[in-house]
Amino acid sequence: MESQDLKRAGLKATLPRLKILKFLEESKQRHMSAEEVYKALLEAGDEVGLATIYRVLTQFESAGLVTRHHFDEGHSVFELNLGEHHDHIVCVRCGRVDEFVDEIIEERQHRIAEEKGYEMTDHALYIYGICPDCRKTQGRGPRTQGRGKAN
Amino acid sequence: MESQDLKRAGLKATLPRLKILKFLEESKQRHMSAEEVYKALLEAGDEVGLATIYRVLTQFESAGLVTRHHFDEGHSVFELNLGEHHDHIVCVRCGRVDEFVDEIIEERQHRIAEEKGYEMTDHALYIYGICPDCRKTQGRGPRTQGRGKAN
DNA sequence: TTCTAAATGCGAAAACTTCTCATTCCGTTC
DNA sequence: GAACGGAATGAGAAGTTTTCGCATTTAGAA
Repeated sequence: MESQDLKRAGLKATLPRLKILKFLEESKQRHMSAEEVYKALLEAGDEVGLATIYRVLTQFESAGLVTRHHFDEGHSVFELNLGEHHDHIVCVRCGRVDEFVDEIIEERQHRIAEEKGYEMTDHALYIYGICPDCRKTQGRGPRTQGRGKAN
Repeated sequence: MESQDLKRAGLKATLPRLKILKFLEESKQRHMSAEEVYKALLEAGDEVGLATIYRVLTQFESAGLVTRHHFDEGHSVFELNLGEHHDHIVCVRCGRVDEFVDEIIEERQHRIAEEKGYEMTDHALYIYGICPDCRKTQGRGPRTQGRGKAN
């Protein structure tokens, strides 16, 4: 009964919220756009308005249940928080996303914020590259759509 | 004569492109949205269509003259490339942006990409926090608009 | 100066996200 | 378990940011 999860997060356990949370938990994809959640629920016969999806995901974010990411795509993707923090490495060819944690980087970030006089609240680290599969398939991968990003 | 810069980048030296490049070079702000460039040029009497701004900035990006960033704001900001790579620390209160370079983090990133089998093409690291000025002014900073971001 | 491909401007439109407000639902009270 | 009140939802309108289409203009070569 995950309505408890919602209550604990300070949210009323409504049907749409339960459906969305359940979907995020059961989906094999970790990173979903609002649109993707919408379509997936539609197909599953659970119709939830797109505006509601956006509202709920934003609430989930405020409640700490999910994290919103801005990869290089122009729209937000959401990820269920499972406790452990991690960063992402994203394939610029096919969109595949892998995760990693690096204590040394974490530590350096805190130090840098401190040196600059900032009170660090958060951070985002994305590495972009070509994933192992796409490197084999030199002739350009499935979801061709890559743009650089650095500095 | 920066038309040479454009030629060198493989771009025809048109008036709009020259104006935009000149503006980016002379602006004290390093990170500008398309809209901001548009308005600034307007005020300076150099009218350039917004669509052109977007087109030109995208071309500049492809040519390696500028870098496009997606901070936590929902729109892109562009930064003139001055050679040296760096990452950013962004104030979630007032929007201030500071820059830093950390060799250790750079090195770890390459190592991680390698371990994961990726061919690294790029990366983006943003630290979010509250800048020294906003920490003093506890009662909420100027451009209040903050959202977390992590994982 | 003339010519041609490329670039621009403008408005329309697409993509993503938020807002408005009437209707419905949750959860508490009786 | 029916009634109530405030919160949540749905649907569409509207807001933002960005791209597109096409007629017109421009850069640069002849």
